[in-house]
Amino acid sequence: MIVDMKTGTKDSLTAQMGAVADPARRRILAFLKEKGCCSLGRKTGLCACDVEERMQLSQPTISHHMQVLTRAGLVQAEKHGRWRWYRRNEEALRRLLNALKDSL
Amino acid sequence: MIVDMKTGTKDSLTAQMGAVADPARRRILAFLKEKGCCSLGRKTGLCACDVEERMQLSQPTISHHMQVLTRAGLVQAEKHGRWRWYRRNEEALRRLLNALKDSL
DNA sequence: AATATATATTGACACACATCGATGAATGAT
DNA sequence: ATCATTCATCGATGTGTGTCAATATATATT
Repeated sequence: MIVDMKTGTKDSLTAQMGAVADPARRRILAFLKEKGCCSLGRKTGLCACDVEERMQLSQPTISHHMQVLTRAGLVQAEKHGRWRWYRRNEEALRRLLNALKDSL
Repeated sequence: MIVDMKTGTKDSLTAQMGAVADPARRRILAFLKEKGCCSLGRKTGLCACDVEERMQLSQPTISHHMQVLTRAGLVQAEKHGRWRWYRRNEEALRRLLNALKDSL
């Protein structure tokens, strides 16, 4: 739900909670833990096509989920050629857990 | 999102995350931490009217939020006369944090 | 230049959800 | 019995969201 009436944005905790509340996005975060599976040869992280391969969801849906996770700051994205390399933002995930520990 | 196609229910982690993702319900959980504020004289917890007094939301909306929190198992409810006494389920909240620590 | 690949964007749709006013149900007080 | 209070339920409404097909964009390959 919208918190800041001026900008129409949610506070960051709500955005992150909303991102993580979706089971598809939790699965994506779990896939991003795997090592050595990235099409780009990176040790960590995945490309969108790697994620799509693991989820039975269409490419636009994956793109949407990655955008939600990225905007929430829970994953970081880097463009490399035609691929986009996504990796977990471990510190943001830690901070989210701590914020939740305080907030709950 | 619906996980069990047969029953149309969410898994419990998703239900609890969804419950907690809403800022109004996080505020309610915070109010339930206060001590000695219950109209029933209980040391802990609040009645629905106590919650309504603290939130600028209509009574039906409060009732709805309490139902979501109760169904998710994060708060427990007891009927006493015409009041309903709500209190935090601390163990469920702890378990949620642990589940999240594992899942994220 | 033409083609193939990876991803984003757009438009649409169904559905979930937060919210409210009105009403009902249960209980206590007069 | 009547009335007031506490809460739930119903119906409606607007808004958000997950999903997809179609299309666009960017980049690499030939």
